[in-house]
Amino acid sequence: MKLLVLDGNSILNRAYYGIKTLTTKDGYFTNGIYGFLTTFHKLIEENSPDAVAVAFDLKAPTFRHKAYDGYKANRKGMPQELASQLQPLKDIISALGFRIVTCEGYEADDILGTLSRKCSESGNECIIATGDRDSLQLVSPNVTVRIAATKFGRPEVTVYDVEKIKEVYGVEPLQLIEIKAIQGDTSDCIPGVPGIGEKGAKDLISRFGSIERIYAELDTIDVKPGIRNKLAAGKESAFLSHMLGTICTEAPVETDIEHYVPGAPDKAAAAGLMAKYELFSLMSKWGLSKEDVLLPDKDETSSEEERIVIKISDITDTDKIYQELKNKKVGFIAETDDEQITSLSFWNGEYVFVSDALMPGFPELCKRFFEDDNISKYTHNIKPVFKAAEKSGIGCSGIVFDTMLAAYLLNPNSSDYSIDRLMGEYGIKVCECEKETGFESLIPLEMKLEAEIEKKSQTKLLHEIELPLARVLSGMENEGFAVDKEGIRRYGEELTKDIDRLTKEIYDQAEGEFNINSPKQLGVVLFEKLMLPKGKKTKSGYSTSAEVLEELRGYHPIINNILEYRTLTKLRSTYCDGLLKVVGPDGRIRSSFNQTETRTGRISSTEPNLQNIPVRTKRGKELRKFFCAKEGCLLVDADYSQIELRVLAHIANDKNMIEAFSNGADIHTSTAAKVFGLPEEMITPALRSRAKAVNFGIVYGIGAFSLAKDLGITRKEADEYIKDYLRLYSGIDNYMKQTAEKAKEDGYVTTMFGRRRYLPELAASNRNIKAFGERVARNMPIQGTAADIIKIAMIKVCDRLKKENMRSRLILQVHDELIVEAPEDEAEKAARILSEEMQNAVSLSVPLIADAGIGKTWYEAKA
DNA sequence: TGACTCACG
DNA sequence: ACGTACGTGAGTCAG
Repeated sequence: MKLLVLDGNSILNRAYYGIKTLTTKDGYFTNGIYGFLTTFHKLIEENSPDAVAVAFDLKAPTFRHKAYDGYKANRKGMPQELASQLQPLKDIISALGFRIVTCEGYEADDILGTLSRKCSESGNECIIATGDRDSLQLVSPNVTVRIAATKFGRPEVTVYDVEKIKEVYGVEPLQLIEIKAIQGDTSDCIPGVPGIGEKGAKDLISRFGSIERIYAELDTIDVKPGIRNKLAAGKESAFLSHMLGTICTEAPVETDIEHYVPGAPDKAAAAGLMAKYELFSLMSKWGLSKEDVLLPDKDETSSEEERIVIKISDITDTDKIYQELKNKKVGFIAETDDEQITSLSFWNGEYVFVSDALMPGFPELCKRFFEDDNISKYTHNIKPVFKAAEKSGIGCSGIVFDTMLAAYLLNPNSSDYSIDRLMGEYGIKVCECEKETGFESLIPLEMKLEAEIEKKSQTKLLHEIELPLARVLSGMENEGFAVDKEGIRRYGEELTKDIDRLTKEIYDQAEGEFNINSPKQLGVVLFEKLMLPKGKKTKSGYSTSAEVLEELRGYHPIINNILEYRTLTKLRSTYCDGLLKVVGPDGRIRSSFNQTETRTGRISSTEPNLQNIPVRTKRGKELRKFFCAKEGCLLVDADYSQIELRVLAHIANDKNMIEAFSNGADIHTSTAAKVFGLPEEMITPALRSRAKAVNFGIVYGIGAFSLAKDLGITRKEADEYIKDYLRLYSGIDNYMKQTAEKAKEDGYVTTMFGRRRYLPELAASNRNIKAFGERVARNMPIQGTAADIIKIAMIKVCDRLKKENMRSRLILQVHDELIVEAPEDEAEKAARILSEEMQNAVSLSVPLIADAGIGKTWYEAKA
């Protein structure tokens, strides 16, 4: 028989340190589990053992005796992120049918020693798998050791048998103990003989075989006097080390190999655990699938079999179908090509209906289905349906749930809200008959998510904000934003002229040509060729960021040119070329507005990103002249004034800040006056901008270091600013403290409207990660509440435009700014509506201010 | 693909 | 002793 014995702790460690990225989407650490199971699987595949034992230390060591490389930097024991993976891993191993072996008072090593000795004695083969080399002493004719490492996320195994050890170390396996007794092992707290290292120890043992013999013949053996003296002085230590370095082979554990023959896996449990820890890629490796996540009950299976799939083409009378749908809750999946709906399946709790655009009467069926308010519909990802419906001129009402939006609200940390993922995450089983129809298990998923949303008090957030917002966004995506293509092209040509001139100058100044776009090459030119003082470095070399270059302005005229070159090439490639690529045939740009992307509740914009069109520099801002209203229309643009600080004043209930806003004060001037103890008239622009930086910093969760850097003052001064600020705004001080505390208790933070963000970072042992979690805890409720508010405003603006029968349309949102395209004769009214609805979106203890501007272009309209 | 840089709120 | 403000998306280089 062949027994495979694993050192669980050691392999888990190697896996943990060998996989750099967290393999989870939500910030929970599973890299160790993942790495372990990958390595484990490889070991089983390669060795096909008859029996398997996985040994673990009984408790996570808080003080180490035995070596795990990863602990070297961390004497205190396992980091929490690793320790938390231990139990889940053991659960999965057990569920897969393997034996876990632990032993009070003994370490995993000792279990390996005991089992391998027993195998040897009984003539069985033993394969030891571990991450560290201590176990090499156990190698014998029947026992091999596989050193398992995880490199670049992949398992790597090195095999050691007796020959290999002789080849590498020049000694018999057991003599490795002798070498260690002399050499010692600092990471293992084994002293050895002070003064003799690896080379000396190897030499001594290969010549004399054991410390026993060395000390017995110490006076006569042929060694240098220095070595002899050291050996003499370290005799006691050598024998102690020998004892410490010898792995016990007498641990009281079950040694009958039969005991370790794997049992049948509990597939449901194993798949359930892997799904819970989102290790989907491992499932197939271990012969599991999503179907195993929950085994259906017998009677459930029979009811599934009875479920009837009806192809719509089977039915000639759509009225009959309608009778099956009205006043019921119906789940549907619609495929679209962004122009129209191409297929539609739905389920009324009894029958599954399947249809597609090729069937006669399909448009009528869609129209009847989607326009009927009496059918309560739910689906996964409603936005494309809204888009397609609007384009094909059919209404879309009675949408009561969206599993994608719900899942986002339940946990915005995820980056994947596919149905597949969610089913795994929420433990929903797919049944065959549903698979066929493309439904998967939307229905039970919806029920589960609805209950979760209710439990977390996010029902209003979903129904009154996200769902209506999806319709607003679909409208914005359909509308698009008109641009002056020719204008952008001309602008790009001008940039090119200047870029060419700068390129020549830079080559002259650098006395040679190189790729200015390559930070690597640029670094070489600046810091090695021109010998400019090096600033910050990055992982892979010198930093050439604008921040660093800014410091070097005075040193060499090339710096100015490089900075300008950077600015201009950025404008050309990202904006001119980038935007021209995505202009539609009708001269409009259609961005995607993603509703489930950000962790704070903001929306994001992609392909192209219209939320980062330049504005801060004069030349960049010019671009906005090419974003224009279509013929006969004007743009109306309104943005919130200081929405985040107003939100902060409200939720922190800070008396001073509320008062400042209520009096219509300029908040930065007012802050400056308070912090610097001067009357407002005395506040210079410089003082105001300092106060502004502090206000910003507060919103971001501030640190004195960063504020100091930002303002170019000392850390101590920055610290004083912050202290003064928090003394003046004591409500904010309290809020910040309370929020951080509450976040630690709950593990998450929320906005005014119940949006949540979980903060696994707060449980991290790494202080930087933890500090980051604390800043996020302070910032997210502010940024997130502001996001909630503008979402409400967007819905209200659209409702109002519709109610007033206007032809004006919302076309863009940039976090605190909304843009409406309005027919010329509606523009004034649209402007009034826009700022009114924005200001009245919610009622806070401070006024919300939104000023609107009107113009032919974005450049002109921005107030 | 990841690192770097930089555009926006 | 160490690293440093929150949230995004896109283009480029280089392995």
